[in-house]
Amino acid sequence: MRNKISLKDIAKAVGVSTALVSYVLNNRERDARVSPETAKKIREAAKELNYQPNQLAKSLKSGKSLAIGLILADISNPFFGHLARTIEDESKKKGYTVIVGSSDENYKNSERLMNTFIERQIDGFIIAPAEGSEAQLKYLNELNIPFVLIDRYFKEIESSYVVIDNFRATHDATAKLLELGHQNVAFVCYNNQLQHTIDRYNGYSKAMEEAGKKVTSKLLCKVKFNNPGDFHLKFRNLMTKGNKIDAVLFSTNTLSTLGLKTLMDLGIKIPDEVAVFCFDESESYDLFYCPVSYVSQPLKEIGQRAVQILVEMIGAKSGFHRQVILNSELVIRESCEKR
Amino acid sequence: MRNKISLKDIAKAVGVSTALVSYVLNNRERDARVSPETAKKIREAAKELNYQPNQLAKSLKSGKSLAIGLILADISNPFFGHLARTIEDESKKKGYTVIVGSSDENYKNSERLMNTFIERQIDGFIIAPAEGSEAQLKYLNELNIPFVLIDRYFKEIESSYVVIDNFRATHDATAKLLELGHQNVAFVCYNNQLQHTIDRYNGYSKAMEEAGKKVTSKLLCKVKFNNPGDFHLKFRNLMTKGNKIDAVLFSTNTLSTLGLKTLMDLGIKIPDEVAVFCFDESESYDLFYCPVSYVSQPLKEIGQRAVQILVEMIGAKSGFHRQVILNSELVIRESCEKR
DNA sequence: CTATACTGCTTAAACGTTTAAACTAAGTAT
DNA sequence: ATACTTAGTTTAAACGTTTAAGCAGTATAG
Repeated sequence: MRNKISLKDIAKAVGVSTALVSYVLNNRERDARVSPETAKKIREAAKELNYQPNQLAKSLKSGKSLAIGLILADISNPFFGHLARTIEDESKKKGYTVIVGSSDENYKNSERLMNTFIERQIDGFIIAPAEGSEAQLKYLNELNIPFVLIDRYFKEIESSYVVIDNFRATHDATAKLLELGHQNVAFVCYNNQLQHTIDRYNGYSKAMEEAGKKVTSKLLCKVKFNNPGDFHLKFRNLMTKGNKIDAVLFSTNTLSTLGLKTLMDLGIKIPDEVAVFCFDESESYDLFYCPVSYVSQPLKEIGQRAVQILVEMIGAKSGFHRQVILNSELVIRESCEKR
Repeated sequence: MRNKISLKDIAKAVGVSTALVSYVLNNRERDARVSPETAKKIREAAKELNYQPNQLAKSLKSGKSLAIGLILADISNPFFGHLARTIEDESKKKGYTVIVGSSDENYKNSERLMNTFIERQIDGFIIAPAEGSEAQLKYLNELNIPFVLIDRYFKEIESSYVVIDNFRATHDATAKLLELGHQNVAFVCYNNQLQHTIDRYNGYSKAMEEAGKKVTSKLLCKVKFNNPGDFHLKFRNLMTKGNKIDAVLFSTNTLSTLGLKTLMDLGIKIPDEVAVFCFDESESYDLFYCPVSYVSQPLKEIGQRAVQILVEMIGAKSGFHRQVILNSELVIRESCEKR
């Protein structure tokens, strides 16, 4: 059986009240005018007995848990893994512990996670929301639980968020492909209604328009989420049905990896037969035969800003929201060259 | 400000004591012989007020937090990301919440994490331990805090663990390479003292011995952890100094990816010039020009078994340990062919 | 030598739960 | 009429903390 040592045990060992022990171990001995000898004895006993404070009891008393709930869309996706790490690092600096959960892009899961975390009295959330989470977020707002969205946000939900300028990201990537002389630039995205999906599509579409190009269905590939079968079917169709596509822009990291793999399987040479622009960095690209161009998100900054904002919100008397839109960067390499 | 509803608020609203509310909301109304009407009123008020129980207070009372601390060696490594996901899933089934932390292969970090988690009264740990964590694990044993090691274990520490048969994994992979006719099979590993590193080396070495081959320094590449510079230096040396190496076995997933990339950069053709056997599955392999052979670990089973054992240990009156050694599988593809 | 201040400590209530025990009012058995 | 049972509820203590308030005893000031 676990041998939990409480203030009471120390108090008994030293022969004082628990109050004194508490003051000393919180370094508030001056407030309580504890004599140096007593303080010393208390500290020694605490060390001797391997005392570890019960954070639960502290939180219960203070109403603050010093914990942040992080709800990722998918913990097994390295994009979110890296994000989680920056968030943990920054939280640690601010004295917060992070409790991580993964919704696996399912809003039911995320609802369950939220409730679990609320029951555990987390002080606030950082959330990469799944599609359909709007109601839950409104609920958080009703309960006045501070949260910061990352990677994705909802136009109709009042909230803090830290995202990149998705419109600009795909706009610039598309413009780059066009500038390099590619004629038929295709766009591959998910067919969901998440704002970042829409923004990314709009960026592509605007850049095409600016270049005087029409976006036809022959250039678009909208695939179902979490459904490689659907992807393969539609993307193969796109690439093999004589659409004369000479460049492809993938709008997420999962689509990028799937796409590169399919192109390789189809024996389509990059960049000789088709140019490719990907979204997000990935270690996988290192093993691809051709150096891959991609939109690079400032992961570290996203994590840091999200934590900073959340901590501010937690500390604030009255509610406020802060929206941060960061810039991404185009990493241009061989895969988008015109041959 | 957050508007937390407690049993007291419900009690006041309905006009009963908190005790009744507690009984009803825990579905123990029969024990307390609560009248159906009162029960109904209480439930309605609870719903009305958006009551969410305070798990902290419950835990304080019960001494059980129903939380598991998961300490990963590196959360941004997809291998651990996938493992985390299976552990979360299985824990959820058992009614436990998982608190994740990443030690980043640094035992100082893992010590800090452990203390944070202990303070939060987690009921037990699942740990992929960093090198040098022995003292901490002994400490956990002293405190009688149950824990299960995964992926790695220490011979000199009494503990539960779930690992694969690392000796057999590299032994069989090496034997396969030799069986295919490769003559000079090189082995790439980290130069740490973790048991799985040693086991994997021994497996390789034994298979070589069985084939009547000597393991010379010309076949070995032991590199520093978290140090790509050291890797590149030593691995390039190995491959380019006329050592006649015709097959390489990488002993971890990070080494595998680094290795494939380096071979590609060096323009060494796989499998024509050198055969390759990797460790662990990786999405990166999908983008490699040649289908990669690898040792496949049963991630899902590792996670499930670890949780099952931990939950048993938590529930047990007296301490016990359970060791599980699972088998891995060889996935044989083109990269290890003899040309 | 009385009032006041300081030193070093203890007391007790509170945070949100749980739960054994006690209590009241009514019903039933003898 | 008395004792016992049962139903429906409350009381109060406890979990491990924090912290305002209180209480001796000694020291200092006027």
